Amino acid sequence: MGLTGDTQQRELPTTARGIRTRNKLLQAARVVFERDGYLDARLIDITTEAGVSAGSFYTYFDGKEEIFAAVLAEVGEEMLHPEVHDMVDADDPVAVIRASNRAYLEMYRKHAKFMQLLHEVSSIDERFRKLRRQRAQAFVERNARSIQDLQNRGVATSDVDSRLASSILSGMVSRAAYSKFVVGEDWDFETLVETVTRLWINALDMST
Amino acid sequence: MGLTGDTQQRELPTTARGIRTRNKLLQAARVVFERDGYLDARLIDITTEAGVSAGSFYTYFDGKEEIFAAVLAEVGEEMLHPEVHDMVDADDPVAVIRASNRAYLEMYRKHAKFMQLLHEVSSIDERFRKLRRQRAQAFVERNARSIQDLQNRGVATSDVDSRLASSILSGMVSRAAYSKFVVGEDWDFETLVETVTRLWINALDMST
Amino acid sequence: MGLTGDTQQRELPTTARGIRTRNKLLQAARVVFERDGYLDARLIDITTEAGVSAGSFYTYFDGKEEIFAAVLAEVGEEMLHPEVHDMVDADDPVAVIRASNRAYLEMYRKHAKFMQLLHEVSSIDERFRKLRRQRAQAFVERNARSIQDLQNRGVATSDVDSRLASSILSGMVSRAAYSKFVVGEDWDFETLVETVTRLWINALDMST
Amino acid sequence: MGLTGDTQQRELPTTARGIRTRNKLLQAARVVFERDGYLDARLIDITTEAGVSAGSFYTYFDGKEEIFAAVLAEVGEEMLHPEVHDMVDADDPVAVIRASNRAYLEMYRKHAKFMQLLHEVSSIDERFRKLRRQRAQAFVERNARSIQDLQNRGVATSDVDSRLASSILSGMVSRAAYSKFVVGEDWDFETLVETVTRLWINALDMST
DNA sequence: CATGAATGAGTGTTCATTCAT
DNA sequence: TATGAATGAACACTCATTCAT
Repeated sequence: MGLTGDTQQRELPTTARGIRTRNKLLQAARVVFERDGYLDARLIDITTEAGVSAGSFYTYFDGKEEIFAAVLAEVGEEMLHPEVHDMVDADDPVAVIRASNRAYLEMYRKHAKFMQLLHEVSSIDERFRKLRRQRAQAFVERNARSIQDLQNRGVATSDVDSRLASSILSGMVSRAAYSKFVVGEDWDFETLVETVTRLWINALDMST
Repeated sequence: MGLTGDTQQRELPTTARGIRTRNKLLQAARVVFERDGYLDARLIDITTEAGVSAGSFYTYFDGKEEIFAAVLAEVGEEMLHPEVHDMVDADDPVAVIRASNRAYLEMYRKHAKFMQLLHEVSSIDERFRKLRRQRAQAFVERNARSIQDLQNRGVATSDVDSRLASSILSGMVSRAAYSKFVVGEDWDFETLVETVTRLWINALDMST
Repeated sequence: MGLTGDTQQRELPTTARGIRTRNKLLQAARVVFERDGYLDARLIDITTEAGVSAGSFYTYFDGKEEIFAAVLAEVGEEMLHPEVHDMVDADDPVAVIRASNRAYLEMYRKHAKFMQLLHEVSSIDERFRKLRRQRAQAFVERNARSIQDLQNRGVATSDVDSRLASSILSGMVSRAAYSKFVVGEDWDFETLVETVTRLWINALDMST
Repeated sequence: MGLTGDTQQRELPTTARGIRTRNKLLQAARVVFERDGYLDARLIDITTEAGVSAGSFYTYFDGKEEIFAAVLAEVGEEMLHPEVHDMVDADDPVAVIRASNRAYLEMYRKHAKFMQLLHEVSSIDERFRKLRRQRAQAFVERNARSIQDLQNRGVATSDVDSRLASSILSGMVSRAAYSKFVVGEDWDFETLVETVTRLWINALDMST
C-alpha cells in the first residue's frame, strides 16, 4: 500500500532527462505549495520555479492534484522514517508512549508547513481527506494494538474500547500538534510532550 | 460585540423590504455554502437561491467573505444557545463534564455541515482562522476554569497545567466530533459521549 | 442664444421645494465634477452630496450629460460677467488688448478647475466640443472685429485675415492659460499677461 | 529611452510567432482606438480585430493603458521622423520658421486622428498628460533655442523671454492645428501656414 | 415630490490546458 | 522531450435607471 492511493497517473519517465525534469517539478511544487498554499499555487509558478516550460508540466502530471499527490507521497516517505533519538525500555509502557508522542510531535514540528498544507488540502478535496485519514489510521492502529496489549496485561483500564480510545487519544495528540505548530499556540515543547503523555496515561488509568 | 469581529461591513437596511431581502440572501447563502462548500459557492447561486438579482447582493454585502462572516455570526448565535436537555447535579463533576461533552457533540452533530464549512474556510482564510480560534477559546477557557476548580478542590490531579490540559482535552473532544461528523467515523454516539467523558475524567485522575 | 444649446431636457420645477432640490443637485454636481472629474463622477455621489435620494435625480435631469450641461450653463453665466478691475483708455489699442487678455487669464485662473473639466468633457463628448467652440467663438469674434477695426485704421497690419488671425491669437491666449492653470507651468502671472500682450501686438505689427 | 517613459510593461516576446501576434494586437489597437476613441475601445474589439483570443491580449499587455502606451510609442516614432519636403536656406530665418511650422502642421494633418486620441487620453489620464507635455517640450525647447539665437543676433526682439515666448508661440501653432484638424475649422492649409508664420515672425519683431 | 431598494447588462481578467513547432 | 504561445470558459462587480411605496 502506498501513500499515493490511485494517483499514479502517468508512467514514470524512462530517459535520464525525463527523470531529471520530473524531479525538478516535484521539488519546485513542494517549494511553491509550502510557500503559497495549495489554492494559491499556480502551475506556472511551479514550472517557473522548476525552470521548465509550462507545457512540460503535462508530460509528467495531469494537474495540480496529481503533482500534489506525488509530493505527498514523497514527503510521506520522509515522514515515516523518523530519526530515532534514543532507545526506550520496551518494557516500560509509559516510556514507550512518551517516545511515541515525542516522535509524532517532532515529526509534526519538522514538517509543520507541510502538515498545514495537508490540512488545507484535506478540507478542500475529498480525495485527500481520505488519504489523510488512511495515513492517520496507521498511527491509530498501532496505538490501538498497544492499548489492547496493555488492557490484556491489566495495565490499562478495560472500561474503554481500545480502538475508539486510540482514535480519540491519537486525535488528541494530533490536534495538539496542530495547535502548537500551525495555529502557533505558545506552548513549551517539552511541557507539551509531558502533558499529552500524562493525560494519555491517566486516561487509560495506567498511573498506578 | 459578536462573532463577526470587525466584519460589520455595510450598514443594515432600514426599510422592511431591505431587511427582508438581506435575510433572503443570508438564508440562501447558508443553503448554498452548506451544499457546495465555500470555494465552490458562486455569488450568482446565492442570489438565484434568494430570488434576487445579482446586483442586489452588493446592496448588502461586499463579497463572498462578508456574507460568509454574516452567516457565521448568525449560526454562531444559534450554536451558543444549546437546548439544555436535562439538568445535571452541579455537585457531581463527572455529570457536569459528561453534560458538557454531550452538549458539544450534539451541537456539532446538529451543525455538522456548518462545522465542516468552518473548517474549510479556516484552512483557507487567515481571518476566519482567527475567528474560529477565538470561538474555540471560549470553550477552552470555561473548561480551564472548571479544571482549575477541580484541582483546587483536590478532585483532579495537579500534575498538569489547567490551561494546557484544557486546551488539549477540549481539542480531543473537538477532534473526535470532527472525526465522527465530518470524516464520518462509524462510532455510536452514546459510546462516544461515554468514552470521551471517561478519558477526560481519567486524564485528570478524577476516577477515584 | 444660451449656453445650454438644446440641452434643456426637463421643464423647471414649479414648487418651491422642487426648485430647492434642483438647486441642491446643481450645486452638488459642480462640487463633485470639479472634485472627481466628469468620468469619475457617479450620479450617486452627486445625490449623496446633495443630500437627496438617488431616485430624485431623475425628477430634474435625464442623466449625467444633462446635469453637466446645466452646470455649464450656470457657470457660463458667471464666467461671462467678469469683474472689471480698471477702466482702460478705449483709445489706446494696446491697453484694450492688455485688459482683454488679463480679463481672460483672470477668468481662467478663477475657474481653472472648471476649465479643466470643460476640457475633459470636450475631448470626450462631441456635443460639448461644439458647445465649447461656440463659447470660444464669441471671444474670437469680438477680437476679430477689434483687429478688423485696427486694420481699417491702419494701426494693424493688413497682411493677415482678421478672422483667421483672431482665431489663432485667441487660441494662443487660451492655450497659454491652459498651460499655466491646468498643466501648471510655473509662469509669473503678470509676465504672462505682458508677454501674450506683446506677442499679440507685435504679431499685428502694431508696435510702431 | 523613448516616448513610453516607464511604460515598458512586459518583456517583448522572443519567438517569431510572439512578435507577430504582438504586432497584430498593436495594429488592431491603433485601428480600434482611432475608430472608437480611447474610452469606447473595448479590449475584446482589439483582440477580435487582431484575430486572436481575448486571453492572448494579456500575454503582451497589462491592459488598455499599456497597449495605448505601446501604440503611442510606435506612432511617436513615426511622427518624429517627418519626411523633409524641401531644403530651406538655413540662413533665412523666416524660411526656417515657415518650414518648421509647415512640418508641424503636416505632421498633425497626417496624424489627426491620433492627435485627437492623444488629446482625449491626456484629458483623462494624468500619466499621458505628462507624456504629452514631455513630447511638446522637445518642440518648445528647439524653438526656444532658435528664438534665443535670433535675439542674440539682434534679429528678434529681446523684449520677451525666449523660453516663455517659445512656449506661447508653439502653443499657438499647436492649438491652430487642433482647431483645423480636430475641431474642423474650415481654413485653407497654405493660408494657415502663411498666417501662423507671419504672426510668429511679427510677434518676434523680425519683419524688418 | 421623495425615497431607496431592485434591476441586469456589460467587460476585464485569470489560468489550466492544449498543441504546433 | 521541450517549448511557450494561444485558447476560452468562467465570474465578480459597477452603476445608471426604474418604480413601488
